Amino acid sequence: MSIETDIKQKKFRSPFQKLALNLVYTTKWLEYKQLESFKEHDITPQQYNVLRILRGQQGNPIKVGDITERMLDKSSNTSRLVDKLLAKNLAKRTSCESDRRAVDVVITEEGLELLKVLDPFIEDWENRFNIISEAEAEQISALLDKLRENENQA
Amino acid sequence: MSIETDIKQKKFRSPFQKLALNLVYTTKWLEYKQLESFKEHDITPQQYNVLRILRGQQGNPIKVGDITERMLDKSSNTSRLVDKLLAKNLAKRTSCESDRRAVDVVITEEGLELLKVLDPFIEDWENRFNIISEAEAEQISALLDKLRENENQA
DNA sequence: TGCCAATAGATGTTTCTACATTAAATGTAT
DNA sequence: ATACATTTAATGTAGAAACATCTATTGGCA
Repeated sequence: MSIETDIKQKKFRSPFQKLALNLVYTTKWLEYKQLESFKEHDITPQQYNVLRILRGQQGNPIKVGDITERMLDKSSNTSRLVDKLLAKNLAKRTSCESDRRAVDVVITEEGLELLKVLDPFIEDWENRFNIISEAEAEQISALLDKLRENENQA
Repeated sequence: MSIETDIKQKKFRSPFQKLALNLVYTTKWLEYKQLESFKEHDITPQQYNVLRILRGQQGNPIKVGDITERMLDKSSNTSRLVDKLLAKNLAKRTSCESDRRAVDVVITEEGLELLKVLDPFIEDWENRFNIISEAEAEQISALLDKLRENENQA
């Protein structure tokens, strides 16, 4: 359905306003859909994001601050997210020896297993995007990158 | 900056995964930027969304449920959002005579004035999107609409 | 009419977010 | 070496979101 129909707005100030609204609307839609898979496994999108970052480390520990840097939502309180993962035995936390302020985090075997269970659901959602071509997906990605470029403009 | 650099991930499973991550990341970025303008006027993005819907009514009352339908984030608790707007004297609420379960909401003069103050900030953000062409913006919008189409697919 | 399901919105509760503050460890300049 | 700013993470707190439940009203139908 077109964004016009979905939010029942016929006119937009410009194609840019329409795009801004469509970005927010489509992302909420995507997050809501993925949330359904996450809920079944008692995990939040943010916790999932952390788990994926931990897995990406391939066994190497990563500091809390470095996790934050890689997150999609950098305003998250990573410290508390890691707490939640610890409580569920999905991650381990050890204090870093070279810098005792820092904390090293690694994913547990149980965390890896949970990701294995979730992977097909997420991949399924991503694959539904193949209603557009790979080239189109790449093109949108490139344009989104461009949109964020002029962050510090006037 | 490219999404690869921003979230420090070099490889993606597919252009579709990259697009999904980029959508979430770019939308968070946009929301965060707009939040700065909202905060100064003691309003949340959701409250702003409601105010814009009310203004779009051009004086006609709208029911709480119909507001929800038009919102970008339909999982919001519109009842409480309207409470907040009432408390700030930005909206008025009267019970609907034809259906006493329903509630009619209209924007106040003060609400309209707040929107007038906020408009330039939001427009400024939308206009920064003109780093891409209008045609490109329309094209992305169309592709986003397409992505949401296969919602009920296998 | 009387009964029951459906609808509209309000409210309760738990969890999460945003933001500020705190505490400990480190780096740096004198 | 000491003092002070900086960094790193944890914690406190108010408010918001997510989700379920409740209340009032309406609609349908036996």
